[in-house]
Amino acid sequence: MSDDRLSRVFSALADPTRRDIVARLATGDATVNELAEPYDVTVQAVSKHIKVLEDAGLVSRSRDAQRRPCHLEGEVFDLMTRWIERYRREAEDRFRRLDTVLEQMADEPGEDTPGKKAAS
Amino acid sequence: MSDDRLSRVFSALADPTRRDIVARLATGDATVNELAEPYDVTVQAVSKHIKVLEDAGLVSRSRDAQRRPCHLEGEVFDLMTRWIERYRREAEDRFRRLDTVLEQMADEPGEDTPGKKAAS
DNA sequence: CGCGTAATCAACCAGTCGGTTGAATACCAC
DNA sequence: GTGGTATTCAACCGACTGGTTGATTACGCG
Repeated sequence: MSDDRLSRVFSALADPTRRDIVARLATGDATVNELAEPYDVTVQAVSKHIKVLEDAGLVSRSRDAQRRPCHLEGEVFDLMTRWIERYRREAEDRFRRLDTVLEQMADEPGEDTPGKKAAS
Repeated sequence: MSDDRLSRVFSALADPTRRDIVARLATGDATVNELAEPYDVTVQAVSKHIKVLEDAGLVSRSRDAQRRPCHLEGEVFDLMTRWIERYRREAEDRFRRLDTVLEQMADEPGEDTPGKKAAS
């Protein structure tokens, strides 16, 4: 299943530096050195970050001499969106249902009628 | 900013067990023991998972005697969706632009468009 | 060929993470 | 109060993570 894949994607995006890299790759491809430039960490650390993004399927790389330009793979976003939308919708539907239930329960007086039972 | 918040949310959802908990909470509120029942880990471990989800703002809890029912907070999903959609759109736009650029760049004698040149 | 550049590999370190066990807290019922 | 139930706290453990430094590979260029 794509369960493990989803874990890798969410895990990859849990790091602010990696999210920032994704944000910058959204504006265009870039090499490891270019990506590493703004941060005050070593280029090796950034290389590791990119590897994580690559393993998650968020980034692909081609070859240009000794350079390995990184490219953002937008397709993976769909995987996340599908997962999120699914449960968001369920939660919202449930919330809406709860609203009507609460309205129907409006005949009950007081806070929550602690000792009361057999409400029907 | 909500940068740290986004990190917590993605980090929380990086764990399959926690995603499963979210999935089950989407169908209705539940107590810690109820949530822990399907897994073969201790209830303490599940309690920790729920705390992570709570710190990420994905879950809220009320009180019912000694029970602390968990409730899924759908609002946080919007935060994720906004982030994702933003960069997905950028990536897609860029992809579309790249298409046209490649067509305009047809004077380059690369692999694609082998015989074509001087299109303008 | 040797030099500089781009990137990775390897080993290491401190800190976090998911899990455990055991004790403690909070609450209801008798 | 005593007992049972629901949950958390505390300490600990092995594995993973993000970072470092140092060496290595893979190029292109004179």
